[in-house]
Amino acid sequence: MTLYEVAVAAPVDQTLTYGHPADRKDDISIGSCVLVPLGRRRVTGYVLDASPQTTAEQPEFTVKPILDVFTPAPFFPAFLIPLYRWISSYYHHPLGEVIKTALPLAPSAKSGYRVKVIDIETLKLHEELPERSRLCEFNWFQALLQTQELPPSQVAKIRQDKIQKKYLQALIKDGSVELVSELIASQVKAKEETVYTLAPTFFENTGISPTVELSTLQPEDDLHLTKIFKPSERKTLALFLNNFIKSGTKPVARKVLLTLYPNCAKALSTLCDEGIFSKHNQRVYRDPFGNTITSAPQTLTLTEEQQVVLEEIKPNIVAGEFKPFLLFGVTGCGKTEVYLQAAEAALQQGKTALVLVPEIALASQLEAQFYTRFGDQLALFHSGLSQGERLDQWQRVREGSAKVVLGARSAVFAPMDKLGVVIVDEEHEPAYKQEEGPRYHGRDVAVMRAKLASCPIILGSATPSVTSYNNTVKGKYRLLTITKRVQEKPLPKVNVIDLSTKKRARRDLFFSDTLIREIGNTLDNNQQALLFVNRRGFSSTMLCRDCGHVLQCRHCQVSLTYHRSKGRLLCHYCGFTMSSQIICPSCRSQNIAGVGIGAERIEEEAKQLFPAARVARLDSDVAVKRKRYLSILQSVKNKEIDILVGTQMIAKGLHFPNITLVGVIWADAGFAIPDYKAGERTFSLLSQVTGRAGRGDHPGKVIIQTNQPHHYAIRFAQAHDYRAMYDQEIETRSPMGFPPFSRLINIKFNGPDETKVEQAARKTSAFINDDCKQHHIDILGPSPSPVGKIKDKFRWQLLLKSVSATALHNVCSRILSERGSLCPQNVRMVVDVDPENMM
DNA sequence: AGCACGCCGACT
DNA sequence: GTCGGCGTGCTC
Repeated sequence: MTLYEVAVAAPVDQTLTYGHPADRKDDISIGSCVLVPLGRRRVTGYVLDASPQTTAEQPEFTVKPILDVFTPAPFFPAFLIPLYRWISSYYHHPLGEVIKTALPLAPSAKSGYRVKVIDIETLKLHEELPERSRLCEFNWFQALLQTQELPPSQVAKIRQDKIQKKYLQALIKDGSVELVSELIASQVKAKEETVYTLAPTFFENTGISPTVELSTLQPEDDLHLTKIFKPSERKTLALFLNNFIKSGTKPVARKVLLTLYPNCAKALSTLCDEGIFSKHNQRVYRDPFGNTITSAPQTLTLTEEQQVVLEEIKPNIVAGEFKPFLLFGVTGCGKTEVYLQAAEAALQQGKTALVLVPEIALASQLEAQFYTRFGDQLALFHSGLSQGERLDQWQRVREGSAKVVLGARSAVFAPMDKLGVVIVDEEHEPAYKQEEGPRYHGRDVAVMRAKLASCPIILGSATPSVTSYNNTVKGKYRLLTITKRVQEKPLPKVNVIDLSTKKRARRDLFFSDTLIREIGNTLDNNQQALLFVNRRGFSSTMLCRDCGHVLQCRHCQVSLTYHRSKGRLLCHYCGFTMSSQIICPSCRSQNIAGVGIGAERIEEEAKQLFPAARVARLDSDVAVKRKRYLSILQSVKNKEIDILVGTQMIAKGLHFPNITLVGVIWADAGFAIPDYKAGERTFSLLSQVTGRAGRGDHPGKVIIQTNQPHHYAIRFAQAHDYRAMYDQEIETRSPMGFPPFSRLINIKFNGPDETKVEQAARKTSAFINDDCKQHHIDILGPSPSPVGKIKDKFRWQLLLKSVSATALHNVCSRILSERGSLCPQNVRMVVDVDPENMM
């Protein structure tokens, strides 16, 4: 018999061994998703290995058989299994859960339970028993008497209610009913559109050559068709040809034809039957603004620097050798073209390419550029896809019909074989770090994937992370630099305004006189301005003017933000809201005022200052829907907006030539975060925002307002001097021994009981204390997390720091193996390897 | 994560 | 003496 190594989708640390199902002949292939028994439950399992059972050695546990196979063919490719295993061990997360997050959906199924009556006589007796008379009050019990069984959905409901669950258990205990587990598979259908194109027989029948004459074909042409068609069919054919020719002979969607001519369904099917059309299913791509992309692929001529960079990388693509490159190039230097051509080089070798971008950048032009270049060979993964669409993309990649994958973090798990090159754009972005479940870093996983697949990886950024840049200094990565912008456009001039000394005509506003003047000039020139604010809402804190009390969320240790558009106070951590008409909970005063900047307020002030200007705001409040987000971008593009106010969301990847002024309202927001990366983050954010100005023919101008004009992050952002910022960071981090001079693992504890959380943190700290001393690991803490409570859960943390990654991982494994005794059940322990965010 | 086993307090 | 609270540990 065959034994299978299976990772189960449950927090189980080891993989488990299962046997072959009795009623099945053929082997189950590696990469299959299966249903396995786990204790009393049934869970999804992932088949990682198969081996014949050795008669010599019998395992000491009872091997249970696999119950069912969800996927007829292997679902995930076997070559990704080493990557899954690496993530599981490096990030200290159960393998089964890693695989679950790596797959496009859970192709599964929890087990559901059906109730079946075994002994109807005892069940009937229950009605008469006085202590169980309440049973009869439940509808499900009546139904049980009638139908002798209950569906899984109903059982799930019953089990949610404590009292009803008790009664159900009693029935099971005395043997009158039985729980039967049942598979509830999630129904996922790939979403496709029906399209029509000209059938091969059409060309035979008409004598028209598909290559030569089609482009000159007119819809009203006499097509020399052998059969005389009805008017409706002629009309349908003409409509089709119209669209077909207009789109450059791309298949026409049924939906489009039906909209133009609602009654054409019959005619369409006739035309198919007559061999004029052929019908098939296809995904129809649109650009970020919802327009169908028609432009033809074009390869730009490269600048000399771009050329040099590509020549460095190409040999590794051809030879199939792992090599990490850090592509350091200023904004607007044409990194995208390098990516496109690197991917093309991979395709020429019969290989594939994987391109990762931060989620938000996907809505930008990048998506359109890749589609224009690679067309149907491109697969796209972003959070806007439905489960079905995601599965659809996954299968296209799996089959090999999509050879270039463009996507956010989780696209690093795309199942492409023969990987030729991996590209991580904006590699410094903290968004690459997954902050729940397996807390992997998309960039680092990408590096490991390239290593396992033996191909080069390009990490691109205008402001590389200090860690990555340091890797080039250490010789771990190869540094490639592009210093010149395309067409040698100058970088925008950056003007830093000291808010604490500069006089302001309007003390009540956040706009300095310079900023007001510059916005005025910009508007006069018919150009657009972008104002960047770090926070959502109207004002970031609500302060009692009488006693100084700051209003906090009831469930989190954070101050509430006032959102004027909603007329409410909002917690940005848990979503709690309350009326803004309140009295101070501490002194009952009514004199409560909002202080601190928010995007809403800046929008308000901009409207006040420039009543004639068209002002819009773009932040996550406005952009809850991708559609709305895109429509605002579209209006900026169409010059229907003069001033765009926004948060982080507008800092990345927007390419609008008519924006000539960028204003940073208050650059200091990031400094308040107690994190060794605060300076680095502020620098890259300012650099990115700065890069939005002057992308067209007119030179750009940037105004940064700050209270700390001498802070290095601001000074070096002003000077566009990445290297100086890097040197400064190295100088400050070296004596402190922070990364890149060490590695960090953050052990986090959370739970509803504050003292228990604290105790668990202290106990864990004591448990590893000697070990850490011996292996040169610093323990920082235990201490309450910077945000001490979120969603009614108190939070403590223990930060481990060491030069030796191995030592850190060993200690971590020791902690996790003792998790049970260190943490009571209502305290959760979370391990965060290479934490990106300490909050 | 579930789910069971097991060991202590408050009730019939 | 039982019922049920939740602390501890296992799942092939």
